[in-house]
Amino acid sequence: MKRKTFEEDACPVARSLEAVGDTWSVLIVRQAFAGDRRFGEFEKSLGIAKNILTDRLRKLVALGVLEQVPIEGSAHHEYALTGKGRGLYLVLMAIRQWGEGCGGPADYTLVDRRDRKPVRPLAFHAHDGRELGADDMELVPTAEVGKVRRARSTAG
Amino acid sequence: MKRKTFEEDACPVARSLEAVGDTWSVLIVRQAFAGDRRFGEFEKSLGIAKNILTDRLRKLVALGVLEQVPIEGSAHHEYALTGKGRGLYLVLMAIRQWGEGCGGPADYTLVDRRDRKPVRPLAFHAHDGRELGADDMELVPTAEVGKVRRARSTAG
DNA sequence: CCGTATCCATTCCGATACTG
DNA sequence: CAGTATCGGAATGGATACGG
Repeated sequence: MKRKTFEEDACPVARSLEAVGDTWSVLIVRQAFAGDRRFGEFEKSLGIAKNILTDRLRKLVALGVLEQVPIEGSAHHEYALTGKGRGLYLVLMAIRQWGEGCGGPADYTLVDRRDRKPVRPLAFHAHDGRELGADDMELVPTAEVGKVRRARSTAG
Repeated sequence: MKRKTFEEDACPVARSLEAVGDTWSVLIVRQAFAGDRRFGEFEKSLGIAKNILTDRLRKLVALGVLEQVPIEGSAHHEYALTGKGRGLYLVLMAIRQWGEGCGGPADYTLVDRRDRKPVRPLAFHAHDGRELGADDMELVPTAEVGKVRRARSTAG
């Protein structure tokens, strides 16, 4: 009756979800991108209970998504995104784009640091450089990469 | 004491999470991309309990991520990704990439339908075409797009 | 200000039994 | 095969009181 875990799952999607597939964790990371660094900042901007925030911050630090950096002249520290954590911007942006496409205005926009203007939307490219749309792709087991798709038995 | 909801949140990330930010939902979508269509296929490939699967399928259909398509000569139907559902491949791919980058081999690879070869990784581009890395971007409120970043008071 | 510890309601999840 | 109904245990989330 115990809840299933995906930590050992072969699929990286499942493992990632186990790690950061929690709503609060994602929102904490979002706020980290938006500039939050202090415990109180996260607490205030998210309206999250302290114990939950503590728990999630701990997990995110343990995962290497956030790191604690000491504050000069203070006993406390800030939470900063690590490289691994910044890697999550792709995930956030994908989620954001999807959420925008499905109604509702955007509250956050990804901008180019240089000129502060929005970046072009996410784009996929084929290995030869062609740009790919949703219908040009499909998810297959790695073992079958390059192979012609076998017929799927439709259990008749 | 009721659990917080983000359905009405201004941020599309929060709203999206409320919709599909659940581990099972995401994995169901993953399986849909991988070819699962029948109730029993999802049940078997995910090892999910029937009642939960029922619940999630229902939600995903209500959300417009999946749709029920009748099967000829059967009282049953299949669950197929809608356009909105296929839009989630960006999210899945971003999660997958992140998960891969953080150890563990990939079990799924995104391939080009034409030649069955892997697609190039996700890439961001500036509006003028330059390719952007993680450190070239940052997430800001839409209202501040184009504006110079104001100093953040560090509450000292 | 930054947590920790505790309490309690709600929700979730898995197993099982049952239906058409 | 594709669900529905129900149940108990577990995990979660929120409030609050407390400590450094």
